[in-house]
Amino acid sequence: MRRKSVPTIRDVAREANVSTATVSHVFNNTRWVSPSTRQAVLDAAARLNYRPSAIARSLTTRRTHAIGVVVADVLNPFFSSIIRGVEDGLWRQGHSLIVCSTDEQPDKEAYYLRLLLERRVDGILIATTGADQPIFDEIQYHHIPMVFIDRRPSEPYGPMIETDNVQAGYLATRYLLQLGHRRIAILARRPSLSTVVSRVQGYKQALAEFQLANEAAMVVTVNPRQEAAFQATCRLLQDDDAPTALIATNHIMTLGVLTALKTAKIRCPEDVSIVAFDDLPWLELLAPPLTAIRHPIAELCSIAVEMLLKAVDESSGEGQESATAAFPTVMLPPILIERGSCRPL
Amino acid sequence: MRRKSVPTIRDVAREANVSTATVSHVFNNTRWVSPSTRQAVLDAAARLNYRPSAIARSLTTRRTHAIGVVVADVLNPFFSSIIRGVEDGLWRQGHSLIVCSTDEQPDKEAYYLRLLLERRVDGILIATTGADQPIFDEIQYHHIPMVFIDRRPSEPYGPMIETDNVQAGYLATRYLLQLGHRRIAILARRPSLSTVVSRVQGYKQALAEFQLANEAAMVVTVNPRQEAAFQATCRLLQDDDAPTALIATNHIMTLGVLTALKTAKIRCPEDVSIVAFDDLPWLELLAPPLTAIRHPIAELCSIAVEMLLKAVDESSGEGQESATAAFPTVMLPPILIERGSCRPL
DNA sequence: CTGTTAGCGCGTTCAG
DNA sequence: CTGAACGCGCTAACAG
Repeated sequence: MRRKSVPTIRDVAREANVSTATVSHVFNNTRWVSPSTRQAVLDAAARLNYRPSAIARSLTTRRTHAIGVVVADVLNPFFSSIIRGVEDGLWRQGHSLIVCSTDEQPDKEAYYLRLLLERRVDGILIATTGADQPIFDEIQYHHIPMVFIDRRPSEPYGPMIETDNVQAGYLATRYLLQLGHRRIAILARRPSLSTVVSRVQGYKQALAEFQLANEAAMVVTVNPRQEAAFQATCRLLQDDDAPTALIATNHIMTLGVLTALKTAKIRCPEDVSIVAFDDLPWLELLAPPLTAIRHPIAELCSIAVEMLLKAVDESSGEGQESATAAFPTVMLPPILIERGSCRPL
Repeated sequence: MRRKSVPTIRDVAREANVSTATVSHVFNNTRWVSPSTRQAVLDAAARLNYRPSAIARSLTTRRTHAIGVVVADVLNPFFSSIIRGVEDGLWRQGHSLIVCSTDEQPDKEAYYLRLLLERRVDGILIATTGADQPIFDEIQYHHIPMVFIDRRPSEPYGPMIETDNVQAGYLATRYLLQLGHRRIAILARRPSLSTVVSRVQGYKQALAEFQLANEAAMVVTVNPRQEAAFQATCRLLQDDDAPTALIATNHIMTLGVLTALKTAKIRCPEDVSIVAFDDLPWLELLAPPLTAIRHPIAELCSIAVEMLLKAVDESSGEGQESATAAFPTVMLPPILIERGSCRPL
């Protein structure tokens, strides 16, 4: 039984009475072809419903025009934004995005990376879990450039684009301190994430600046699920010396915190002040509107795309190995959006 | 200048003193290989950092294990959810997702579809703009199965999985009617979208059931941007005979409506009742919590994935053409989540 | 149990 | 300006 088949460049060449090379050239505009033969080729192609195969092309060009984008969860608005930003920067160039949600699991991350490697994507953009990944070495060996966004890898395997998270933690905390708060809790995820470490560092830095001993720090580590943040908040706020202000270090935490307030009928900002991380349109619609730290996502993306494309270009250039100068790190300042969820004490 | 190169199956074969076929077979577990040679192959591969090339493999197997997912906007939570749902249904099988945001533009949709066709994806899952797309014919000609989700194409080119939108419109409207509302406006996008047509149809159906003449219908057509919804709402509510209830037919509309209420200091539900489409976690956190129509997204996705995989399987089977029995349409019921944004009149 | 060989569909020389 | 021929990395079919 014959397999279904699809018209190839050879079919078109035969149909148009030219060579396959000619067909290739008219489709790629890679050299002059007389108008008449060009037309003949196009006609033949149209008649046969011919479409060049990117697969076959990739095999010889060693370029797939595919970019792997690895994030924790496509559904998290922060990462959706990144994906969208990256897509906007790439689609005009004919690049496709292969998206992967790791769910913060190093194993899943490794699995996806292996897949991307075997697919021979032109480049990888990743918000890594931060775990040691032997596969990073392989990817490097295969000359597939990686660009890291938002979260740092354990070792430098490529340029890094991130929000200045120390500054972000500092900004949020200082803001609350200036309002007179002294018992400020910060809800954070596992400290193996570079973002968490930095934000907590900024938090402590602000505390220190206000002469608050390290013991004053209330760093609450919770699992990255809304339920966990919910529980933690409840526990925290019914404590005797409950904090007067809360910093939720990401979208999921914020959701958990707000749910807890609502459930326990704790008023904001009367009973507790809140600073959220990850600004979203609906924060504005809450009562009170939520003060938040905004990442400069658009800028992060455009820089990341730029660096990735540059790296992709170069990776096809050098004969042997590039100087592999130390990879650059770009840090963009976060923005504190003041709204109504914090009150002076 | 020699191009950078990467170990191939031949290198491994040479290194292990076996044939390429054997290497292939140990990597694919496609026939028995003696433990000793298998080990030799694996060792050689490890030594060389060998990774099979999915490109080369695809060329001969005519399978890419890639699925194109085409939606209006990856950033819209409704579509993010779909992407996530589809990813969950596919990643274990080694399939990759290529995501595409059309921004509701038929041209961009066509562009992406051409790209996916040339990439020879195994299948396409699409929430189409609904425009006539000649490329659909080509895709069909190339035996790439398509599955439509959420929105109908102009002609049937594949199975269709959707929320019962007539029911959705009906449900929302009847709910408000039962509360005593008689002046109910519905904010909808361009009526070329199948979802919009159906929802409005359900809306009118409910109206009719309550003996309301067709003139009582207040269908407000707005561009699918928050700003447009905002403007429309403002205009609508400062009218003399303003509606007492509003139905926002998607996430963007909801954002616009809520912003308008906030800006104009119109209270909900005292001054106006609201039913939103697309349920999201934060709706619960608003004051008042928003009553909403929820799509059964997880179910939509799992059915869509199932149908797609079946179609992909079959597309490699038949010799010539399948009976192409009429494509099935699956309609899942929407759910009305009652919260506090509607009040009896 | 393993090896040989012929494509897969295209880009790219390099003669004509 | 055109076309023949080779190679890309791998799998499938057949031999042994």
